[in-house]
Amino acid sequence: MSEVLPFHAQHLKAACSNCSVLELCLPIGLNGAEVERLDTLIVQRVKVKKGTALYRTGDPLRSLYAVRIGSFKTSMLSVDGREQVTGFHIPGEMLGLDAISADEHACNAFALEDSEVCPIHFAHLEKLAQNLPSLQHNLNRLLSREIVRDHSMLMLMGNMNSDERLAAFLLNLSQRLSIRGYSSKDFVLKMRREEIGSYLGLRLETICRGIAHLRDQGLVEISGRNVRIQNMDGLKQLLAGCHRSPR
Amino acid sequence: MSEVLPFHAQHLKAACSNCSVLELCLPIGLNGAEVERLDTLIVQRVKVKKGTALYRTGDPLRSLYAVRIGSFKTSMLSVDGREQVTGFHIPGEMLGLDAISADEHACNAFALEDSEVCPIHFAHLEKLAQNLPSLQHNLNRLLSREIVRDHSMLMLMGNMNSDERLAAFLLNLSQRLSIRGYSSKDFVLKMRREEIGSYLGLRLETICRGIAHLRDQGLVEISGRNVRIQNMDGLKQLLAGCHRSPR
DNA sequence: CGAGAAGTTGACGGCGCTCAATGTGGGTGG
DNA sequence: CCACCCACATTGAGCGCCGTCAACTTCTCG
Repeated sequence: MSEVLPFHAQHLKAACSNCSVLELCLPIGLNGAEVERLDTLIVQRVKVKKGTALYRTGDPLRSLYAVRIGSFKTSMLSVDGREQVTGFHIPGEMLGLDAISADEHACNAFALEDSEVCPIHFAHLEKLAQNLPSLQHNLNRLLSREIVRDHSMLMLMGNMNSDERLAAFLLNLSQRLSIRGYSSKDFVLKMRREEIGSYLGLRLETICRGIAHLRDQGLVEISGRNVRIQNMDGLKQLLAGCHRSPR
Repeated sequence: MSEVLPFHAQHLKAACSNCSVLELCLPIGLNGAEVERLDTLIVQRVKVKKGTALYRTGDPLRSLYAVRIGSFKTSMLSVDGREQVTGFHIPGEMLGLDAISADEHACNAFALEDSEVCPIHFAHLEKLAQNLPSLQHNLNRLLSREIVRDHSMLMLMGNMNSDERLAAFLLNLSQRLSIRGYSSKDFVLKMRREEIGSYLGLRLETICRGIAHLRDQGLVEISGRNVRIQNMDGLKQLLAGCHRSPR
């Protein structure tokens, strides 16, 4: 197909305007002219190889990063070196929001596969946002949405048992993939069991057992990292009454 | 002492300029002229009686609220009506940040005692922030700080046992009170055991037992809601190696 | 002063953690 | 291309922390 495009299309500067996750990312709701001004901030996209860090705790905040291709985990290290995964991030999602607080990154970001991000120089972003109210509003909303997401995680950690947490995790991932045009029923987990466990406040063995339970109920089929959701409604019902004791 | 003030001081319009938590709140780092412009947003302070809601889940976002006097809990309700406390808020802290995401409040805010807040009309705030870069930056930082705080809570929920969580809770509260000029060693809990438990992902009985454990170790003395920290360093050491298994 | 709410403590059981053995798949080098 | 290797995943056995239930005490407030 590429031959129908003018050759120089291959050399177009990295830009939001021609990005596949335009409508999910920072530019949400911006008009054409506004997106073009945002484009001036994206100097060049950056590739991140599987397993390598995009940034680490303590690194000074230079840019926020929009995931373009691939996926990331963000994690904090406890005093004794234990890892706590704080999030998984797929295309169209923003990395580094927690760094604004103290001008340095408060977590690590690792690529779960070969990936690509759009660095957005934060000082420039703030400056541009002064003149683009809708961009500023988007940034506020992005930050607020992360807070809402974290509160849901707290509720998950505080109120759900292991099977419910796993079901919630799978449904959430399914939905986010679906929005991006991927199948909501068939997808591949890019992270290890241990990382899922850390994210959900469980041990990796408990994740394995949870997978077995969901399989035994005919809700999902998971072999290795391949997921097939067989009974979406059943999974959702598992969460409908997420509680420890009936009544 | 009030007689040395001109009488009309009692009638001063509600304003950040003369607020006791000025340097902890939204105006951090703003200069005099900037604070005066921020003042124009605070139409009038609002009193909230103990046990009543400042806002509830689903209420449209009109204002953010800065706590001026007293304290609040924020909480979400799960599908089956179980409460998850997402935070406790004392003077100088902001309420309602999670509402920016969807223009409606994502949690409930209840006063834990007779309290007073400064409503900050959000649309006006965004408008003013366009012209006051440092105000905008403060808002960004406030939002980001909340994200960092939530991530610490996730780490607490994922990696700490019950006694460690309780110690972390007490130390955190102690530190925040200390910054506001209160004693870091003697203070009063404004919330019930059940609310502490919900916040920490534990049952109220477990909180009671945790209190007994800390008491038996001579770290704190808690009778009813009165807390006296007897060994601050000991408490901190309890957290220094926050883990499930030694090694 | 009385009644209801909040807090404390004990007994007991279950969920999820720990430890350990085994299975499996992807990547590398001969 | 295959064999090997190592990281990752799975499953079982046993146990400990914390949840549940219950009885009782203390506090709060009208």
